[in-house]
Amino acid sequence: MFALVDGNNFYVSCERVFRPSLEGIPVVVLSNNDGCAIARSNEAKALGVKMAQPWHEIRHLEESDGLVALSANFALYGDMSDRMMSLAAGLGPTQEIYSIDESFIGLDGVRGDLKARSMAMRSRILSWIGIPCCVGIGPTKTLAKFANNVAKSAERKPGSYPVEHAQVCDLSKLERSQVDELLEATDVGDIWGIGPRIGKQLREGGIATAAGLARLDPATARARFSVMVERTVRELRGVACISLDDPAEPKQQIACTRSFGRPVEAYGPLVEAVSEFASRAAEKLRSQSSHAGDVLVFIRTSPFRKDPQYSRSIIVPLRRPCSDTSAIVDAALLGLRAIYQPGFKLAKAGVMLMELRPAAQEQFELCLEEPEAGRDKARLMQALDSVNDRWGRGSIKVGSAKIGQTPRDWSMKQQRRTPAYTTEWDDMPIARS
DNA sequence: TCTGGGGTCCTAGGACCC
DNA sequence: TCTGGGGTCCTAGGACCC
Repeated sequence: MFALVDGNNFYVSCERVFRPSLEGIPVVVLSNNDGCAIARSNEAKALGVKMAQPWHEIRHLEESDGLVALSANFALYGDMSDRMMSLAAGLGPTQEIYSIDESFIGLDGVRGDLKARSMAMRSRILSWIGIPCCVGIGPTKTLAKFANNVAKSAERKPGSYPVEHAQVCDLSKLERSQVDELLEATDVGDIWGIGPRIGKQLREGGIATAAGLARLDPATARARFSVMVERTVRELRGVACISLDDPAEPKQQIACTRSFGRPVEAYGPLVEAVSEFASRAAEKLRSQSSHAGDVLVFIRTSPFRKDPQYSRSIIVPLRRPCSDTSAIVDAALLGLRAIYQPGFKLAKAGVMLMELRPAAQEQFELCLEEPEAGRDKARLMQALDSVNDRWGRGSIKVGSAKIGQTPRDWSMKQQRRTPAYTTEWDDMPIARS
C-alpha cells in the first residue's frame, strides 16, 4: 500500500506562511523573469488561470480581480519542502521524495487506521509548518496519485467527488465498486502517466474516463500505445508495477538552463551566462558526489517570436570525467564558441551534465596518476562550496579570462575564424541541431 | 512587449557484427 | 530473377512528470 502526500498549491502556500494577508485572495507565483504562473491559489484557479500561463495573458486580472503575483523564491520553497518531507516520512517505513511538494510513503507493515494516521500527519504539517496538504492512499502508486487527486478535488470543488474523501482519500477502505465509481467520474487525462497526446488518442478511441482506461486490455494498451500505458492500466487495476524508488539514487543528468529577461545577441553576455550555468551545474554535481563525462551546451531563439529561428546544441566530452568547475566551464565555453552565430535574438541557454558516475572512481585514478593535482583540485572545490554554502550562492566564482573580454573582441574572433576551426582541439565536440 | 526549469523513461531506426 | 537472419549498441526524438 502506498500513500502520496502532496502540498496544496505549494509555492503559494509557502508564501502565505510568511504573508498571512494573502489568505483568501487570488495569488500566483511567477517563474524566472516573471514569465509565467507556476503556482496558483485556489482563488486564482477559480479565475481561470492555467498552469504555466504567461503573465502577460493574465495580468489584467490584477486590476479586475485583485490577483497578486509574486516572484518565485526557490530557496525558501526548498527549505519548506525539507521540513514538510521530514514530517511526512513519519507516516510509514519508506519514503520516496518525488518532487518538491510530493512524496510517496510505503505503508507496508503499518498497522491501524491509515486514514486516521494520515489525518493526524496532515494536521501536524499544517500546524508546525503551515502548509496544507492532501493524502491519497492506494494499492499502487498510480492509484495513490489518483486518490490524492480525488482528495484535492473533493476539497476544492464541492460536488466533484463525495465530500468524505476531502483531504485524505483512502482507497484501501473502499469496495471495488466504489473505486470504480470514482474512476468513472475522472477524466482519463487526469491519470498519472496519461499526458495530452495519449489522452487525446484515448478519447478518440472512445476511452474518456479513468474507468474506461482501467477496462482496456493490457495487451491492447501495449500494442496501441506503449509499455508505459500498459503499466498504467495494470496499476489502475490494482497490480503494483512501479516500486518505490531508492531515495539514495543519484541523478543521471544535471541541468542548469534559463530564459533571458530580454533577447541576447552579443557573445559576451552569453559567455557570462553559460559560465554561470556551468558553475551551478558543477555545484549540483559535487553535492551528489558525482563526476560528469559530457557537457552539453545549447542556445536558442524564442519559438514564440517571428524572428529568424536558431537552435543549436553541442556535446563536449570532458577529457577526464570530473566535477571541477573550471574544467566544466571551459568545456561549456568551448561548446558555446562552436555553436554561436551572431545575428540571432537568443532567448534561452543552458548547460547539462551527462554521463554521470560516482566520483570515487576517478578520484582514485587521478590520485594514482597525479596525486598533487588531484588533491589540490578537490580541496579548492570543497572550499568553494563551503564558502558559497555559508555566504550565499555565487559569493565566490571561478574566474575565466574569457569573461573579461568585450563582445567586440569576440566578434572579431568570430570573423577571423575559418570553417576548419573545429580541428583546434583534439576532443572534437559532436554537433547536432 | 511579455511565454519556466528542471527531470525520467521508452522507442524506432541506423550502424555494426557474425 | 534470385540477395539471410539474427544480435547488440547508440542516438535522436517523443512522451510524460511536477
